[in-house]
Formats: sequence, C-alpha cells, structure tokens
Amino acid sequence: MTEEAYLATYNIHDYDIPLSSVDVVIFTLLEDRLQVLLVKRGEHPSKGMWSLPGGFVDIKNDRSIEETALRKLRQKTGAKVPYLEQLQAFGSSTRDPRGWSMTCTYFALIFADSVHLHSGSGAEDVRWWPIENSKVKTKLAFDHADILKAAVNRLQNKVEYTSLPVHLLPKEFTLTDLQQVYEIILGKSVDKSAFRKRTKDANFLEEIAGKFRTGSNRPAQLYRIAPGHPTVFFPRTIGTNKD
Amino acid sequence: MTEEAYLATYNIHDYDIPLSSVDVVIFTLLEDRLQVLLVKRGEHPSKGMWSLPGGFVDIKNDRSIEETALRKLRQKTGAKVPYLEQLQAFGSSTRDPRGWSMTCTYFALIFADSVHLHSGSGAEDVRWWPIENSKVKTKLAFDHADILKAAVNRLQNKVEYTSLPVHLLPKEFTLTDLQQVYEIILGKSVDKSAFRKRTKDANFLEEIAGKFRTGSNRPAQLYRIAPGHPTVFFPRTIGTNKD
DNA sequence: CAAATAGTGTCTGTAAGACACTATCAG
DNA sequence: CTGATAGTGTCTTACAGACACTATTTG
Repeated sequence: MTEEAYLATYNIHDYDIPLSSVDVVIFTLLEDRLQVLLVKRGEHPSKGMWSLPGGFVDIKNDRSIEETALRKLRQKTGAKVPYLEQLQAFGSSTRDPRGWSMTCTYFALIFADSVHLHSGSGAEDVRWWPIENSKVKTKLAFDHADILKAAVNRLQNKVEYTSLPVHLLPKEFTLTDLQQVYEIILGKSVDKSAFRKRTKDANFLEEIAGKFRTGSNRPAQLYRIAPGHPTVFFPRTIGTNKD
Repeated sequence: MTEEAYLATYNIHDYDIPLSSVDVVIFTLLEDRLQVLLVKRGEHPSKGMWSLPGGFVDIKNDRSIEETALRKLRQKTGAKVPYLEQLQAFGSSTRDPRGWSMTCTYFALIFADSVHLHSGSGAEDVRWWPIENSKVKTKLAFDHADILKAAVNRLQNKVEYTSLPVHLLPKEFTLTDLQQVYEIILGKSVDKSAFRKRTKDANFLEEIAGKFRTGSNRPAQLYRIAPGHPTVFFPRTIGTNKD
C-alpha cells in the first residue's frame, strides 16, 4: 500500500483517542498582588465552577496549539499578544470526567489596564482572582489547581533570572515600578542598588529621554523595553540571600 | 441537565479532535559522542523513514502521558526508568499527514550499556544515531528534527547549571568521567579545578570508600549518586567564559 | 527647612576561571 | 627515572547583597 492509499482510508473516528485541549494561565498585577484570570464555567462538566480559560482545539481554524492559546487569550481579554510561553502538558485518564484527556497549558503575562474582560461563549463570568501561596480562594475545575501551581512555580523561578516581569507593566515605567513587580512575585524585598545595577547592565531597557514621573520627590526616569530585546537572562539569580 | 446526564450522552466520536501522541528523545553517550535513539518506521505514514520512538496514547492501559512515555522507553530499550523529563508539546495542522496532531515530547538520559534495543511492533529497525550540531545525518519523519533540536537545546542549557549528566554514566564513575560528559555535551573544555569544587560542594555524589579505578597512573576515586539526591541545581552556570 | 522617593558609591561575600602545583600509579 | 592521569592551592574576576550616602522634587 502506498502512503497515499493509506491516508485515503485513514479515519480518525476509528480510534479511541484522548480529548485534547489548551488552557491558559493569564497573570496580571492588580492592587499590588499577582492575580490570575478565571472563568466561571457555564457548561458541563463542572458547570458553575471557576476554571482557567481554555478549551478544545478548533481544528478548522487553529493552525497550531499556540494559535489556540492566543485565540483563548483574545476571546477573554480582548488584548493583543502579551508575553506567552508554553508551560506543560497534563494528560491522564482521570483529569476530565469525559474521558482520557490531554491539555497543553500556556502562561501569559499582561498589563491589567490593557484588558477588557469578556465572558464569551460557554462562560457565565470572568474575573481576576488574587493568588496567595500559589492558590486562589475557590476550588477550581478539573486539575486546574495543579496547573495554576505549576504556572506560579515557573513564574517565580524565571523571575529570579530573567526580565519577564516587564510584561506586567505598562509601556512606560520607572525602575522602582519594575523592582516592585519583582518583589511582589518573589514575595520578598530586593536590594535597590543591586537591582538597578543588574537591570542596567542587562541592557534590555532604554531611557525615554527627558521623560520623568514627578511627584513630591525627585522625579523618576521613565524607561521602555528596548526594541529587539526580548527576554533577558541574567548571569545569576536575584534575591537568594536576603529574607 | 445534570452533570451525570450530560456525561451519559457525551460521545467523543461526535467531535473532530486532534490526534494525540507521545514522542521520546532518548539520549545516550556512545563513542564519546551524544547519540539519540531512532526507529525506522515500518508503517505508514513516512514508512521507511527514521523517527523518534513514540506513538499514540493507549487509553486503556496508560494512566497518564508519563506512563505512555515510559512504556515507549521500555519497549525500545528494555531498560528501567532512567532520567525522564517532559520537554514540550508540539501541535499543528501540518505536522502529521493524517490530520491535526498534538504530540507531547519527553527527553530521557540513559547509560548506553544498560540498553538492549528492540525494534518492537511497527518498527523495522532501531539504532543510536550520533548528534552533530543538534542534528542527525538522516531526514527525520514528521517534525522530529525540530523536536530533536529543542531537546538538544534543553539538554545543553540544563547541563550548564544542573547535575543531569550523571544519568548518562554507569552506577560507578570518576569525577573525570563526569567532567568529560559535561565537555561532550557542551562542546567545550571545562576547568578541572572549578569543576571539582562545584561538584563536591553540591553534595550529590558520595565516594565509594576505598574503591578506585586503576591504570598506569594515580588511581581515581569512584563515586556514585548519593541516595535521595535527585537533580542538583548549581548556584551559577559553568563554562561561560572559556571557549 | 522636612519629608519623600530617586539614584549612586563602596565594601563584602561567594563561586567560577586560570593555571601552576603536588600525588600516585605502571613500566 | 618518565609519562600519564588524579587531585589541590592560590590568585583573579564577576556579580549579587548590605548599607550608607547624595540628589531632586513638593510644600
């Protein structure tokens, strides 16, 4: 049999295969806390429970799993591409009551004000939930609590040696703003001098010439992400010695 | 409708869903080179081409994707659990000619002598292929060349700050053996003194008291992995300054 | 002036890199 | 003894942490 003949007779419905979906852990900073976007499920299974935004791959319209993730993101937040990174696949016979299921999870970082929440189809409600100890204060559907924990874990790890947190800020921000993001995510204070040295040495920010944030104190230089400088990896981790 | 009623009427075959599979990138060290296990496909599609060991989830017998990966590993190598870590999911409409497909990939490290290769069902041949520049010298099926590249990348990254390479060695080995594994994977030489200091400080090895490898030179102390010491993360990366 | 926050300078500590040195075997 | 590889010691360098210091604004 030729490859063409084989493919002509191949029918996916002849096989018992797992369900496959994509879920997205969308983080933001709100009220000085790390928060995650959850949707209240409007449909079975787990109707009425809060869960991560996600759903099945639309094989007609999504060309890749990343597109599925972006679609979900756009659907719920209306925002354009923030920071998006694949987290981990979870797959088992028990995680979904409909049967063997595999989900590919992503995590995203976004500046809260650039988001307009939409419930969209299949959801009764959408809102930000503050994260405390890698958890939210409601029971999540499926194994989403595990996924959330893995995502927070990954975020906290990467924050120690990368410039990821810039994606939680608006386009223009001060170094102190950025330092606070690090402190909130890490849950501990960071030395100002060390933070500034390493941030400046990494060269992923550029001063906005002559632009300052003023107040009843010395004005603070505003910065933006330097064009063409994606995520930076620092030579060492931060915040490992203190507190 | 109750959740129970919904589940009773739910039929997976009513939906167009992606194929889902698991592929494993199995690395070993052979003839002083990093090598990867490939199987020659005995079935369509891409019959006759070399590919990574992998296949569909067996929803009757695999309780999780990790079990699918372990099953594939055992099938081809006959070896018990070496080091196994989830790499990344790849999913798109184009990666498999049978249709939209998502694969969850793993990478494994194993000591070559503990392996007895079996073609198993669906394969015409199995063998180790040396890796050069993140590639092998044959065209791979599907998007397996991309997967291999991602796996080598991840391995090289992690080798810079973890103790992963011990899993490519036999139970007993010398520090020089281990250093050579680092050098082979990183593709550059490593300072002996620095290497030994950091390895010993990390405390994941234990001397095998009184056991040495002899030769026409000073005998070398043999070490084994200290029980209960999984992968160690070093405080800083190695080999970033010297060639 | 005080209060507040921005931003810098100096010293210390830690772990990696360079490289020379000593140690112990076979023959 | 030589040649080979094992293993150590010392000095340097890079970068984070501690912490005090100066700078610039409003009121």
